[in-house]
Amino acid sequence: METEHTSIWLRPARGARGRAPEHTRDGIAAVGVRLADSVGLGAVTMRSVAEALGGGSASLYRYVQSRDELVALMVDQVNGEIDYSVLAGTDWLADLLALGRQSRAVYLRHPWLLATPAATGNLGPRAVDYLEHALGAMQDLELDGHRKLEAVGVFTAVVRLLAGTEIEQRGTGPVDRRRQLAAAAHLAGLVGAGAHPHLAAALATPPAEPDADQVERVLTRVLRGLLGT
Amino acid sequence: METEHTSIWLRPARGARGRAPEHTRDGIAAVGVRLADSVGLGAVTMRSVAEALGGGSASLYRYVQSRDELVALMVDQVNGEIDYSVLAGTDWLADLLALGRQSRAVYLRHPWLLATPAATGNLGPRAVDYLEHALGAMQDLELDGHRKLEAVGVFTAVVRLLAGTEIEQRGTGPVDRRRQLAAAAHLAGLVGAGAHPHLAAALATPPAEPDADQVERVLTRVLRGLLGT
DNA sequence: CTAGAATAGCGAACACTGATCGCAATTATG
DNA sequence: CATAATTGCGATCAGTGTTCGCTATTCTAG
Repeated sequence: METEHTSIWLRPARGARGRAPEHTRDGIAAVGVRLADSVGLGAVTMRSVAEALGGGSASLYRYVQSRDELVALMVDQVNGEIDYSVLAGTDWLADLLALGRQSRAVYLRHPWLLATPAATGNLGPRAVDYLEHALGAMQDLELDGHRKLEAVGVFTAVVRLLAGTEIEQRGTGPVDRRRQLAAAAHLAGLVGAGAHPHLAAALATPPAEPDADQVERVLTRVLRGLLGT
Repeated sequence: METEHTSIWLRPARGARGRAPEHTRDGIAAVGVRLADSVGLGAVTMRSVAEALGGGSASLYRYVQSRDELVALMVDQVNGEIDYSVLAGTDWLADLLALGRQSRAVYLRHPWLLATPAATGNLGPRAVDYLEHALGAMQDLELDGHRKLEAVGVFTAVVRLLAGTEIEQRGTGPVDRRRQLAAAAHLAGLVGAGAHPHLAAALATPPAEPDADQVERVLTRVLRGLLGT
């Protein structure tokens, strides 16, 4: 009977005795990330990852209890791409915006992150680092701890949302174009039918190009409202 | 060669000639929703839904091109649970909060919504209705259309986030409890190690119970920041 | 140094999944 | 009525996550 470790972050990476493992968690995650970046998250199967590692698919289960855990490793890995040395520590808003800017870049580099469950609990070590630095940026604000945690949650949710719409519009593949045209046709039909006047009005003004500046603009307003001042 | 309808919302529900279909889209969606509510989204398979409808799984593909489309039908179906008659139309913030409150209720009734991709484009008719009413609530605000659309996006993202954390903490099953304990142990370990002082500080204050009031509080601040005043 | 125990790698298989094909039954249209 | 379009569906396919049992390796205890 084994001790059941629910989370991969609490389970030791390797056993104390016995043969040494041939791979590391980071190495496995890196392979998964590379695959997802190039062919999509759907192509990240136990077999494909194992083959890229030069082994059998059953061996992967020595490192990971399920495919979901593998994806969790991948998510935490890309969370490690953020550089905290750019944070000046003098202006909380500037630091949070710097974090948001980098976070957006991570999403654009790894669009499959959007297909990943936005977990708030059971964060990996690198996600915890991110949280720590986000809280650090707000250290001079006189707010309750849970209010700050709340703010970080909203912050990351907004970044995720904006990156998502940006990625949707940026898709240049034939499938993406088809989808965009279909959506446009759908909305045009609805607006033309006249049953949705407010939507028609909102769509009348040309939409702003989504970019890093939009992210900063929205984040600034949201954070000011949320944190006061 | 058929005309390829990318979106299910642009495809006619039934052909003009030939035998009449035995089911409706809404009926199929209802079966899926019932299944997902009781056994989870993972239990919504083509076979299980078809069996609940009293037919073969291949027949489902006469209504739906893929499982994802089936899920899209389900999502749009629960979007129909929102009652817009409660909107007074006199105070934009009050109306938006009323929408948020109902939206939260929908999430709590159908937790599997969180496992669903948060699509911004290609909305179903009921999602479009929601959007229309949200925009209607803001009709007296003098803002660009795309700014209002932006606000609705952030709005729904925040509701989704808060409902998600609420559902995570509310889970009472043995598996959920295990997960919660594991997460708590993980954080305790990190805090004890001393490498995350800001996180430790934030966790020192007891977290506020997530509920409908929290949603309104956060939404109010976010919307005030986003829409000005 | 040796015996035993714990661990890693993995071929083969299992249960299931989404999806397709071709045919028979049904129904509106010309 | 004949034709063409459409539906229902049994059978089947390729592919998935995961498990089992075995062998090979490597650390620890004596």
